Amino acid sequence: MTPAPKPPMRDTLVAAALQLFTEHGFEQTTVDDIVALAGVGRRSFFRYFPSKESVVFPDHEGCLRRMTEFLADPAGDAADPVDRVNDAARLVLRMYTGDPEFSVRRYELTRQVPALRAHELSVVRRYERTLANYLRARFAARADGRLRADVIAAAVVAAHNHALRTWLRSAASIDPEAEVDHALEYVTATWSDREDGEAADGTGPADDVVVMVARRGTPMWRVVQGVQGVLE
Amino acid sequence: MTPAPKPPMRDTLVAAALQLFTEHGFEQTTVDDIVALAGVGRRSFFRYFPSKESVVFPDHEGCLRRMTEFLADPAGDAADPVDRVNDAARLVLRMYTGDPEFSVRRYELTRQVPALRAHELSVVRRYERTLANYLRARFAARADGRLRADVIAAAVVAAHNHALRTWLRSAASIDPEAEVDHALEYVTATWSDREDGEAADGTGPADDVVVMVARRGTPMWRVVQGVQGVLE
DNA sequence: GCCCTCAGGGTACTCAGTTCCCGCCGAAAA
DNA sequence: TTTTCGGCGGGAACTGAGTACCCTGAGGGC
Repeated sequence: MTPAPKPPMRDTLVAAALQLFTEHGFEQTTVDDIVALAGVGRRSFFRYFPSKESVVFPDHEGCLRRMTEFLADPAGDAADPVDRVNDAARLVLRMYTGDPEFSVRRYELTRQVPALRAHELSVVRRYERTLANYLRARFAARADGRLRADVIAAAVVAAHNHALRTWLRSAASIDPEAEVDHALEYVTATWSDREDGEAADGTGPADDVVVMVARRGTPMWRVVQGVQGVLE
Repeated sequence: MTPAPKPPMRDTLVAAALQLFTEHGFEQTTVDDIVALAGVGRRSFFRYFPSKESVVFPDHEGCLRRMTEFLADPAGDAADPVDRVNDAARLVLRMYTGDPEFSVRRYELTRQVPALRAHELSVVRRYERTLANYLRARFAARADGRLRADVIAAAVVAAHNHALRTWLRSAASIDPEAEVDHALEYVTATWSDREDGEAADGTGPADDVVVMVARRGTPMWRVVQGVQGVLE
C-alpha cells in the first residue's frame, strides 16, 4: 500500500537539480537554489549526496554494487573472463537505457560542464578498476596477467563508452544493445579465450579447417582481418 | 647571463606545496600555508595554478603541448599510427623519468589523496583524447575507424600507465624504458599495421610465405598467438 | 619630467562542504 | 497518558577554495 517504497526526497532533489542545471547551467545553480526548489533543508542535500556533482549521477553507486556482486558470483567462473567482463559492462548500459530521457539530458549536461566530466571520469574509473581486478584474479596464473587485465579492462570500457556515447548522441533513437555488442565484439575478437565454434550460428560444421596464407611481415591486423573474414 | 630564465616563483610554489603536502597531508595544507612558506601573496598562487591540485602536476600542460606538436608533425605521417601514438606516450614517460624523485613523491601522494587521483584522471584523459583524435584522423577511411581509435588509445594509455606505475612502485629502481616497451608491445602486436618483416632482425627473408591452419571456431587470440609464434 | 604597461599583492566576496546542535515524530517502555 | 529514546530533517556558523576588483611599484618609452 506504500506508493513510494523508496524515500522520495532523494528523487525530489535529483529532479530539482536537473531542472535548474538545464535551465540556468551547473555553475550558475547553487546548492541553496536546489534545496529551495525541492523544499528541503540544505543539510539534507549533503545527507544524500556527497557533492554537488554527484546528484547528476545518482544511480552509479548501486550499479557499481551490482557489478561487483555480478562478478563475485561463482556461477560465472566457468565462463570466458572477457565475456564475463563484457556482460558486467552491459549492466552499465542497462542502467542508462533504463531511463533514456534522463540519460540524454545528463549527457548534454556533462558534455559542456568540465566539473561533471571530471566527476564522470572518476566514476568510470571505478568501473574500470572493478573489471581489471576481476581479470587480474582470472589471469593470475598467466604471464603478464596484470598487464593483460589492465589493458583489456581499459579496452572494454572504451568500447562500451564509445557505443554508449553513440547511442546518447543519437538521442536514444538507435538500438543500444546492438551498438554495444558490435563495439565489444571488437575487443572480444582479439582478446577473448572463448571458443567461438561452440556458440556459432551453425552456418558450418564446427570443425571445418580454415587455411590462412600470409606473407612473413604481414601486419597482424591484416591477418586478423583475413581470418575473421573467413571464419564469419 | 640569466641564471633563472624561467620565473622561479612557480618552482618555489611547487617546492613549498610538495613539502607541506608530504609533511602534513594534502587536505590539512591550505593555500595560505603554501604561499606563506613560499613568501608570496595568495593571489600569486592562483596566477600560476588554476587549483590547489594542479600544483602537484606542474609539467603536464607542457607535456601535453609537446605531444600535440609531435603528433601534428607531418614527418610522422608515413609511420604506423600505433607506433606513432606509442612514441607519443613515451613522451609522458620521459617527463616522469626526467625527475624520478619528484615523480615517486608525487605517486605516493596521489595514491592516498582522492582529490589528486581525480585530478590525475582528467589529465590522463586529455592525453588519451589527444591520442584518440590522432588515430581517428589516421583511421578515417577505415570501417569502425573511430571505435578502433578510441579502443587503441585506451589500450595504449592503460599499458603505458601500467608500466609507469610498476616503475614508480619500484621507487624508480628498474628500467622504465624496458618496462614501457614491453607493455606497449602488448598493444602493438595486436593492433599495429606495422610491417614487422622490414624491421626484423634478418632471421628470414621478408617475403617468406607462412601458412596458418586453424579449425573453424578457433578463438582469435589463439590464431594471433599461432601466427605470432611463426612470424617472430 | 610624464604616461603606459604589467607583474605582483591585498581585500573582500561567493559558495561548496563540514560541524554542531536543535526540534520533531513515532515507537517502545512505564 | 507520559516518558524516554533514536533517527531523520533543519538550521546556524565555520573553514577554505576560487574569484573580482583594485592598489602599488618597477620598468620603459616619449
